[in-house]
Amino acid sequence: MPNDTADIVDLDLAHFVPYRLSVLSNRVSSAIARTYSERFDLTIPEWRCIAVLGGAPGLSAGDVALRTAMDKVQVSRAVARLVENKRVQRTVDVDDGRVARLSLTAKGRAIYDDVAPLALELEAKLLEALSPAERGSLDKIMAKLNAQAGHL
Amino acid sequence: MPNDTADIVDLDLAHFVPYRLSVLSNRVSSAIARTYSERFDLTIPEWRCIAVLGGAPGLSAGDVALRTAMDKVQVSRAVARLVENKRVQRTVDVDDGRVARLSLTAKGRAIYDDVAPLALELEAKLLEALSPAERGSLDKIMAKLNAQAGHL
DNA sequence: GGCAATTAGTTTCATATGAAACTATCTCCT
DNA sequence: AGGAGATAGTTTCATATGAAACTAATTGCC
Repeated sequence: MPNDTADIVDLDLAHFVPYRLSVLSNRVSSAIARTYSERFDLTIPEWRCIAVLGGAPGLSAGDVALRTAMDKVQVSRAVARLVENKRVQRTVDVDDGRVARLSLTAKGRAIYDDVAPLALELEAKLLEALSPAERGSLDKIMAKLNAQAGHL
Repeated sequence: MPNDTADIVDLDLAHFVPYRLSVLSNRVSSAIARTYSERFDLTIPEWRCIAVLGGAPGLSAGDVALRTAMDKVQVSRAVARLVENKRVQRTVDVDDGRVARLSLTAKGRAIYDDVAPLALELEAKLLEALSPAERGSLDKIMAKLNAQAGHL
């Protein structure tokens, strides 16, 4: 017996996980950006570069791209501006003339030392909404989803 | 007794929730976009408009903006292109000449009927990585985080 | 050694984006 | 009625973005 409604799909964005993920991520990212963008005249890609270089000086632009999940054009532009503003120092690698080693200057480190605690504080405030158990779940769930999203 | 390392912050992006959220969301969104962008020559904002209009015909552009969390400029442009391609129909509201009522044409509905199941399938595949309990947690966690992100 | 194929990073170019200004319509108040 | 806001949606403009082409340096192969 045929059923006229069998093929009617219902994609309700309000319950669609990829969509909810996107809205949540945008909200959180802009909230964090507000804490530094104006005060330090820093774009999101620039801040991401500073964040990884603060924890791992001497990375190449390619390394930074890998760790931040940005593309190399974005990194190239962010680093160019950071160097121009004397926040990052660039030295050509001794063994490979194509590679530029990057590290924070004193000015760059000062920004890192200012912004990083604010960012961590904001993350903490966000996670305050969750119970300890939920925080654990979130960690596991994100790891699983990220892996699954990779090979989907 | 002073402690020299007391102020050294460690912001490791790999464990920073806002950052992980952003990477995950981008991965998932591009995976979905791949299923329709080329085949239907559809941008992400256009698809979002089609998605809400498929479920709720007669919305105004402003309604669409609210439901998709896009800004009105984005919606205006996406709708303009959709109308041009005869995928969406626009009629001036009878009671208010400023408002345009939007709905899918047959062509637009055909796209919706094609893409929506694919999108839902992709969501299902993504969630396959989680246990039923975890799926429930994810739902609650996202609701809580979203609320918290709102007033932070 | 020297030339083809790789790789790191930059630049170009065409398109996407959002804030602010704008147009058209409507609502409220007197 | 009519003029001061308010509101829906569009356009403009300056900036951001990413794919593809490019430059420079390195490696591998004959």
